Formats: sequence, structure tokens, C-alpha cells
Amino acid sequence: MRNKYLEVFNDIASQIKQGSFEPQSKLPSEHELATTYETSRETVRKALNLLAQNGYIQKIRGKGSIVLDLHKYDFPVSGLVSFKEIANVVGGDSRTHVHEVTLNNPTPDLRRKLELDEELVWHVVRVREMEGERIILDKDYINQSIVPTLTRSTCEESIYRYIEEELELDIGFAKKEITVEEPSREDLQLLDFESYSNIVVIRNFVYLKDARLFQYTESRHRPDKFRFVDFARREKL
Amino acid sequence: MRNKYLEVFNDIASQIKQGSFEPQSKLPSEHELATTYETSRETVRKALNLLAQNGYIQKIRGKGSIVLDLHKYDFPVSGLVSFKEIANVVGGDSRTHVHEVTLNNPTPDLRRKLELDEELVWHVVRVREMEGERIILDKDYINQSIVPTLTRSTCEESIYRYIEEELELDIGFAKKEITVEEPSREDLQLLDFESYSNIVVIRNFVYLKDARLFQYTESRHRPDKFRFVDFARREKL
DNA sequence: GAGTGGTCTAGACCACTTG
DNA sequence: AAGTGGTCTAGACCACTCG
Repeated sequence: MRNKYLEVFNDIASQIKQGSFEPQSKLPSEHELATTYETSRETVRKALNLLAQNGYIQKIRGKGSIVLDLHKYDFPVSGLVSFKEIANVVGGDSRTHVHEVTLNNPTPDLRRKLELDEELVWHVVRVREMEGERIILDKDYINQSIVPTLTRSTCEESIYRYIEEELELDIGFAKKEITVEEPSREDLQLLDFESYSNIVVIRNFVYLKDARLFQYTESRHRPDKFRFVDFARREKL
Repeated sequence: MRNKYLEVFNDIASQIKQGSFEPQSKLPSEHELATTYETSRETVRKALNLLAQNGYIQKIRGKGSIVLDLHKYDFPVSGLVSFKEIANVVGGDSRTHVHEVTLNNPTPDLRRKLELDEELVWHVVRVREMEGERIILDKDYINQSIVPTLTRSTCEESIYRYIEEELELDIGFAKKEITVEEPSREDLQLLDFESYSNIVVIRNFVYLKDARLFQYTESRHRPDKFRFVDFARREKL
């Protein structure tokens, strides 16, 4: 950890998760934290703001910072995480079936979505199985000029890991949309779909840290297995 | 606007929304912005970080801040907004039918959820109609020790507005969960439910700025009218 | 009035990108 | 080498809470 404010953030966050700081109790004041961590108050404040943004504490002017316990039951499912990462957190056995890995000329619609000129696009279709049931259908469309090669085995493992660790690209941010729709024929074919009549569709536009759009993803979830947890602050901007 | 960093934030944000700053172009450097706004660089940075968090720009070390255009089509539906606020943004005629406003002894389950001892709880049941169709069923449970009185007409208008403006309480943050479930008999009775077999349920635990839990809400949406848009950054903490 | 968090400053050094 | 954003500092003043 080279950044002092991340050090402070991680230290306090893990103490809250471990229960060393009791929920509803108060953290030491910013001034105290600055001296115990041997840093300036602004640096402590940076760490505390991160904690507040992530739902660990609530800061109250004139009083102090109160420890919340929203993290006792939930792991973060919001934000940007790959299936592999979620599967690791949730536990239980999971498997990925790769149905398709091809390099294609994009359709006009896809070219517009991915803001392409002449580039080709990787199509990846994967089915995610958890505890014996095929639950999620992931359809990825990836700009080939950014990810030149893609093999079946990297798709089986984790595309994000490959992109971040092998290609050393940094994922920056994503625009995400969740809707509930009628299942397609493909959904019914590839997923274990008992009597559920709808399907949850998460559409993701994923950008790199340098603001290049590199991926469009549709993640189609069987509704009974879908759950989205979020933490939101009231903002008046 | 008394805060300088909010002034800078709002000024740049509105210039981006208006198109005065071209998407994909670069903002002036932090140093330049500091001099034009006659403030320090750290204050400019605070404003730019807010812009980045809200998807207006992407900051790239060594290069500059790039203007994004994610806000061209979408209004924010994520975060904490009341139906009244959304309805205002979306436009179209909307109406609220209040079905129930009662003060009750909470069930054990509700007492646990709202972390209550002896307090009574307001039950509010409302149906939201948009363009002639009854689409959303909102069930609110509000701690009476925080909101002592509640009338039918405030429920028709906006409970949040009442709480923030009349009672002068500050909404702080919420924990939110989205799932897709089988509709209840109540859903089918109160909503215009054609052949949709599932219902989207948004469960909200809403806290005040002083970290007191004051409301539990279930917002039940007809699936074809549900849409959740989010902007997420990849975080490695 | 003492203690708390919120804002702001002026300057320093660093890591990174680009010519 | 020059310019950019990222981190950090020491100190200032303010607004708020509480005894």
C-alpha cells in the first residue's frame, strides 16, 4: 500500500468488518486519527470520505463519525464485478460453459453501440452454472482493436482477469442498465428455465481508464436467482 | 451556493450538459481552472472528483480530464429519488392513489427491520399511475417517533418533501435491494397487470443524516415499466 | 466554550504522458 | 523537459453540537 489514505481506509474498514469498532459507536475524531496514523487531517478526511461513500460510516457535523453495520450481512454486488469475482465471494460450485467465441463484422446496431469504424468484434456467448443449474446467459461483444486475441480457455476462466493482468489494461467505469423482459428463444434453450416467464437483462457498456469503450455486455439472469444490492446517498447537487 | 467547489462543479456540469464542452474533448487543466475560478487547486480537484463520480468526466493522469457524454440520453434513476421527483423529470401525467394511511403496532418482523422497541409505525399504501396505467405499488412503513403525524394529503403529494421541508429532517442514505418475484394477490388487485407474470420489488431501508433508520419501503413495479440506470466505477480497495 | 466535522489555501513532491 | 493529475502537509476559519 503506497497511499497513506488507502492505508487508513483499509485499516478502519477491516476493523469495522471484524467488529473491533462497534456499530452505532463513534470513531475517534479526525484530529485523533491524524495523530495516531501520523498524518495530516486532510488525509484522514480522504479516508473517512471513502468509508462514508462505501457505507461503512456516517459523518455528522459537530458530533463525529458513527459506525454503520450495513456490511454485516451483505457483500457488494453493485458496482463493477465479473462473474468470476462474484462466484468467489458467494462460494458454492460454479461452472462456465463457453458456447461461442468468434470474430465478426459488427452489425450496424452493434457498430453504433460500440462506436466503431472498421474494427472487428469478438462475440462470446457463455452460460453460467451454479449448483447444477444454468442460471445466467452472458453475451459479450468486445472491440478487437483493444483485445486482439481471445481464446476459448480465457473465456472459460475470466476475461476481466485476462484483460487486467495479461494485457495490463485498466477497466475504468461502466454504464449499466437493468430491465426485465420476455425471454428469447436462446434464453429458453440455453438456461434451465422452469416456469419463470421473465428474464432480467443487465446491459453494460464498459470503458477503460483512458475512456475508450471496449465492451458491450448483456447478462441475462433467471429472475429467481437475481439480486442487486446497492448503497445510495441522498445528493442535492 | 455558498461552497466554492459546488459552484465549480455545477458550473462545469451544466456546461457539459449544454454541450459547451464537447464530448471526448479535454477540460482545461486543474491549474488553469484554479486561476479562472480564482480558487486553489485542491478546491478545483474536489469539484472534478465530484464530476468523475457522477459520470461527467474521466480523469487521466498525465493527460487531463476528458468529457464523457453519458448524460446525453439518461437521467439518473439510481440513487435516492422519490416518485414525485422522478415523475417531474420523466414528464407525462402521473397520479397517486392513496389506499391506506394507518398507525399500527408493528409486526415482530417489521419491528426487527426498523430496529424498533415500542414505537408505532405508519403504514402507507399507494398506487402510482402513469399515463392511465397503474404501474407501481408503494408500501411504506415509517417510524412514528420520527414522523409524528401523517395525513392523506401529504401522502398524495410527497412524503419526502414533507419530511425534508416541513419537518426539516435530512435524508442521509439508503440500503437498497432489487429482486424479481411472483406477484402477490395485492399486486394483481391494485395494479394493471396484463399478462406479466413477475414483479420487480425494490426494498429500501432509508436513514436520516444522523444515522437514524426511519423508513422501510417496498416499491413494487410492473416489469415492463421498470428500468434502472447506474454508473459504476471499478474500484480496487 | 470546547470539541467536532466542513471548507479552503499555498505550496510541496511524485508519477505519468507527450513532444 | 514541460505539463498533467495524484498525494500530502500545516494551518486557517467556519458551522454545528453539547454540556
